[in-house]
Amino acid sequence: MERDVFSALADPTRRQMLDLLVRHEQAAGELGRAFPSISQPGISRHLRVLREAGLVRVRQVRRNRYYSLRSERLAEVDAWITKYRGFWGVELDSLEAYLDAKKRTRAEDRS
Amino acid sequence: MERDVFSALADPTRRQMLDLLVRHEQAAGELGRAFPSISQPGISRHLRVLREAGLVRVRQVRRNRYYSLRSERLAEVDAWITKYRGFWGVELDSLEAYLDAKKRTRAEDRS
DNA sequence: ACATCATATACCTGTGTGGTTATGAATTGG
DNA sequence: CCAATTCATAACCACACAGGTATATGATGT
Repeated sequence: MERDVFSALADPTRRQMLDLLVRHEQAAGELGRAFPSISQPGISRHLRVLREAGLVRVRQVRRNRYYSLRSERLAEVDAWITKYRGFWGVELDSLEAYLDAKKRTRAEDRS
Repeated sequence: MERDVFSALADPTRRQMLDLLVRHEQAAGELGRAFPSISQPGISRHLRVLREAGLVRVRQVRRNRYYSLRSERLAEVDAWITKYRGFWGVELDSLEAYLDAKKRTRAEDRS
C-alpha cells in the first residue's frame, strides 16, 4: 500500500490501462484482453500497482472485479505539473478553452 | 538518449531537481548542494537521466554546466493528463484561479 | 460436493536502477 | 607545467521490478 503515483505511471502498460479506464469501468479480464501479449497474472499485478497507488478502485460483482478510475491521485499529478505550466504559453489557451467548455457543462448540470 | 519521460519523473529526487530548476537555471554543483545526502556522481547521473528524457538542457560556461528546464516534454505529460481532467471537479476552480493569475501576469508583461 | 470461471498470489529469473567509490577529462589559476 | 575545480563516466553492488509458469482463492452453477 501507499505506493508512489509517479512510479505507478512510469510503466507504459499501466498508462494504457488508465487510458482504457477513462472511458468506463472495466472488469480485470476484459482489460486483460486489451493486452494479448501479457499473461493474466501480469495484468493482475499491474492492476495491483495501480490499486496501491490509489489510481483505481475495485468493485466486486459476482465473479468479476470491476476496476474504475480514481481522480484524486491523478489530480495530485496535475497539481504538481501546474507549477511548470508557466513554461509553455500556447497550450494555456487551449486549456482555458477546455475550462470554459467544462464550466458551461457544469452550469447546465445545475440547471 | 530518447528515454521515457514518465520513468524519468518516477524518481522523487529528479522531481525535486526540476522543482529547483523551475525557478532559474542552475549549475550542476549548485544543484547538487541541495541534496547533501547524495554523492556528486549520483547527482550527475540523475541529471543525465533528465537530459536523456529531454526534460532539461545544458549550457557550458567556463567550468560550469548550467542546467535549465525544457518545457516540451513536460507539456507532453500535461497533454496526457488532460484526458483525465474531466474526472475531478473541485480542482478545476483552483486551476482556473491559476490561469486567471497567469493571464494577468502575461498582460502585465505585454504592457 | 465438485467443476468451472475469474482473479490473485507465490516463486523464479533476467534486467534495470539508485547508490556508492574510484577514475577520467576538461577548464582555470598560479 | 602543476594543482585545483567541476563535472562525467566506469565499475560494482544491492535491490526493485516486469515478465513468466504454477498454484491458490473465492464465487457460481450443477
